[in-house]
Amino acid sequence: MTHKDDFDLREFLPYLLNQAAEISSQSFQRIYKGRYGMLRTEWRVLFHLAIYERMTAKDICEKAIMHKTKVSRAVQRLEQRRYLQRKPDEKDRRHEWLTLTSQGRAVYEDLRAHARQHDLVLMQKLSIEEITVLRRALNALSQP
Amino acid sequence: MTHKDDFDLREFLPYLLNQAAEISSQSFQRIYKGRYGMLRTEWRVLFHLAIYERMTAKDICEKAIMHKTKVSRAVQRLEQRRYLQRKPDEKDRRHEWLTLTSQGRAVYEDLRAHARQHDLVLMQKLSIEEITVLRRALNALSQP
DNA sequence: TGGTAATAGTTGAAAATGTAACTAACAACC
DNA sequence: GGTTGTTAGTTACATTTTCAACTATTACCA
Repeated sequence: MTHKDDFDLREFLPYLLNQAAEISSQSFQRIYKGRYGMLRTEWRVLFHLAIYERMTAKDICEKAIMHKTKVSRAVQRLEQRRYLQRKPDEKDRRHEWLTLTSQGRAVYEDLRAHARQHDLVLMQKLSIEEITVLRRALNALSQP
Repeated sequence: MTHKDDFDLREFLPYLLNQAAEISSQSFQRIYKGRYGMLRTEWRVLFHLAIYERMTAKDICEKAIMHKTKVSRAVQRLEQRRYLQRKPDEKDRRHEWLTLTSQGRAVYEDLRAHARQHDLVLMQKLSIEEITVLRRALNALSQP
């Protein structure tokens, strides 16, 4: 098993990004999964609702760049656990406004604390300059 | 839908990384999926075998940080398409040595060209300095 | 030597995801 | 006003992934 090819996977951005994403998500995953049995799609929806207060599923699709079926199913499960409420729009009954319940907000606040902690640990692997540049670069790459 | 919380998802590294990874993988995915009907697990295994010439499934698990069942199934499919060959180790018959066939190598070379091209496009979103720092940071974050 | 533990890899069932088709509500246009 | 087109969101089905249990082989050690 010796490296023979001149192509280096460790320089191929999609590969590197995936690797870094997966590894740096793992310990946070253990938290939301372990404490609340949640999936990645679910904490994402939960966080969006906590941050933006009131959104439709469509809004979440756009902000989080998630497919509508993923959002639909995450919303269903969050509703079952009483983490969020749906309220149909009066004027256009195709829209449903989603808001967190106080229980959902409590879960968010707990997870947010862990997220911050987790982020600090990750950042210890990097210098201040690297963190700044990394965030800028990731944001640039996230524009489709 | 106004931003109320002081926690910014756009600074949370696992979130940012996932977003960037997903978006920057999409157009490469269209290529390996469209041209060869391959999955993400499969191009990863193919690339590892092309680069390292000769590996066991275990080696791939470690290098690519993939679960053994994922590797096992990817290998099965690549074998069905005659992209790789298995050869049991003489001394320890638990091990199987995997190598690409010439057909598999041809597919790799095609995909490698597209990967390089794709990487160039991605890098156009970034400055030279950003690219260097980004790679360094991603490698650091990829250490478990 | 024999018995237990460890390792490489596979398989089956359950869970999650992706894709496309669907429903319900509204818009637009003649 | 009725037909056609759009939009928000759900559902059904196929594909993937995950998790745990499994087989086969080798290692360890009394």
